[in-house]
Amino acid sequence: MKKTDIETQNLTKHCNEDLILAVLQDGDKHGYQLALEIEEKSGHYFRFNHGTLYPILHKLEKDGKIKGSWLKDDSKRKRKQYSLTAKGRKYLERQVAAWKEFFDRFIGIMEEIE
Amino acid sequence: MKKTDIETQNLTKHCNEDLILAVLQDGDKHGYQLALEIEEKSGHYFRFNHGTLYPILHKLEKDGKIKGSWLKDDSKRKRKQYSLTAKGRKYLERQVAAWKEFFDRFIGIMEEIE
DNA sequence: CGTATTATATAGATGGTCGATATATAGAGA
DNA sequence: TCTCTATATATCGACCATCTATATAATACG
Repeated sequence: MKKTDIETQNLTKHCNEDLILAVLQDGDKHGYQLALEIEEKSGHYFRFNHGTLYPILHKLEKDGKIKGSWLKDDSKRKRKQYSLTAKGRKYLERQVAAWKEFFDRFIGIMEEIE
Repeated sequence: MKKTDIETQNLTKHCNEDLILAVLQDGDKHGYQLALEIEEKSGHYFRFNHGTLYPILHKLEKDGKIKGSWLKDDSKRKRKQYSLTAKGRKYLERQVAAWKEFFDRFIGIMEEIE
């Protein structure tokens, strides 16, 4: 169970982290925007409450998977813009493969194929 | 996020519960056997430690999704055999569909399709 | 006869999520 | 102008699920 970053443990955590990284693929975004976009893109299926969102962002930044910088547009309200790092991008690639393997094995058992 | 029993929250919990229910589809089993079978069927991908396994079994029984009965074979050591109830079977069917929806939406965002 | 395996069970520690709360700015409407 | 809502970030305490460790006991094997 240590083959990938996805474990039967902490699925939710990895799911949340990976969704955030994925949405950062097509451009830098700030936290609030990330949450809205994930909700919209998934047809309101996935939803972040901000009590969960911000600690995850801080963790991802600490891990070096994203990089945040405060915007000082004067005109705008304070925002922290996040961008995917090279490390985060590579990690995300591996995760997509890992999630697919997870689901193949999971559905394999759920549907009694074999 | 309340549409199905699968939520972005508690994914692991649902995953664990559903794997157990799934393996009970093809016959009654006891706890220890269930864990071994899930591990084997998944090529050692999924693994239960018994500190997690037994509380889940008790919960599923309390929920009425499985039914346990102690075997008193005399010859055998004490075992609690579990069988899937009608309620559990219906629940499992719904969950397979729910997991597929979950994964479709999830991979949709992960791969930036749309 | 002792050790490993089978088998079930619980307790304490850990850690992640949820809901509530705090703070502050921008824009809409009265 | 004043208030309410939406935007935007952040933290804290309560809750709950999992993990590790521990307890118990019977059977199989050497």
